[in-house]
Amino acid sequence: MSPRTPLGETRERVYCFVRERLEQGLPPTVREVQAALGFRAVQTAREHLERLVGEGRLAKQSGKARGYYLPLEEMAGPLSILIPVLGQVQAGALSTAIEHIEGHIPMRTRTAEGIFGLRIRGESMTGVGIFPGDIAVVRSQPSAESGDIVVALVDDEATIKTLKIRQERIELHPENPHFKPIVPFPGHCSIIGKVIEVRRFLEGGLH
Amino acid sequence: MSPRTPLGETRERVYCFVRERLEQGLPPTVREVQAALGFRAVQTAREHLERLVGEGRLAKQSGKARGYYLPLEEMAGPLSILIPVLGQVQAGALSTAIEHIEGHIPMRTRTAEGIFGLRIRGESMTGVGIFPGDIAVVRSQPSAESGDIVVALVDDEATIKTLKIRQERIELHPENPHFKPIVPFPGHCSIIGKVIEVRRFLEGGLH
DNA sequence: TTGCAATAAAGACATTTGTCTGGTATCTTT
DNA sequence: AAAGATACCAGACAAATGTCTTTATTGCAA
Repeated sequence: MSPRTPLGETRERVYCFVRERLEQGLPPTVREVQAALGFRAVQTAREHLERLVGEGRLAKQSGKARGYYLPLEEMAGPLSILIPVLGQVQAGALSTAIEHIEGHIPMRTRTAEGIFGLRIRGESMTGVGIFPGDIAVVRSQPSAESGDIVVALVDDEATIKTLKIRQERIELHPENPHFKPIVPFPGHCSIIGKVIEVRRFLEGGLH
Repeated sequence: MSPRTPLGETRERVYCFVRERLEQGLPPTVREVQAALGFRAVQTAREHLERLVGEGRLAKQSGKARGYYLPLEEMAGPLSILIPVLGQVQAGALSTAIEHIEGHIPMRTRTAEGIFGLRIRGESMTGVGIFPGDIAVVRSQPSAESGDIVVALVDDEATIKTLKIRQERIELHPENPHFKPIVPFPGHCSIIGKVIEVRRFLEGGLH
């Protein structure tokens, strides 16, 4: 048997090792702790880990693989998640556009359900500060209010315009005097969603 | 048997789920993917994961529990973290402005070191699509190149302008014909940082 | 001394989890 | 129609991993 190390010195090393691994993204297994600290028994590593849990310095998900984590970070929870950014969107429903994912951007939301990014093409909305290359963050919804900036599918082509609801029809207004409003026939236009945010990357790309 | 989902739609959801879990620090097990996506067979989840590995979108540590991770150098650490958004910034260094944090927004970066958001006031940059209420994402740096959009401190007042470097002096140009360029005396102006991204929330606030 | 707590070890067991084999249904291609 | 590809399911096996039991050594305190 190895001589006992005085104080909580070994436990401190165990704690530091777990912390490092957690910061790297992959929590260690008990046996990885054992190997890293040079124990000849799994149980030795386990005892240190359990004691750290008892002291409140670590937390654990009992029984699960790699179940040790930092208790403080639990409070944070899922703060933001990645939503996909679609590039080319045209011809057909959006469901087919999922193949053309450019990348992902983080959003401050609990669920990515129905939220996606859309790369802007064309200059029809420069009047409200939406430029080519910008990314519009869109929440899927089948209708919107007059004045909302929406993504609409007109004759199998996705476009971003300001929605105006008149009697008996809707209009899609560009925000650029060089472009003309679109007055689609009923049935030839469907609202995909509403633009809730615009992002512009002045340096680098999505990442 | 459940009806088959067309296209790579399901696989895309698998990918997003794994990414989310990786950001939270604990990679999912195959069975957790199965449960999250609602598969009735483990193998279904596994096939999607293995295909994502084959496509190079994921990587794996074969045989190990929770062995899926993101390829490239992205794998280590969180993918996006929250950066503070400062509201009123004037009179004095930015270090004192930390007390006026409006909120936090997620950024696709490894370290929040020196990155912060700044609420835009005034219309001096509307020409390049930066409007009042927008949030400029700023990376702190003491200098910048001509043409960069920078945050500068002129006479104890923070302002966002386009930087022009002439011989022997610098100029801060607004992007709005109604405003005049600022030609500060040397020493009365310091570059705080560079604007690397602009965000506009069309609905709700920061959250 | 005796007793007790802490550290460590060895082996075994139980659960979790990755992996495999085979099968069904739908769609596309030949 | 036949063949292939894709998506999915069912069940089982094996490796990885968490957990338990028992034992040994050392230091400290009553």
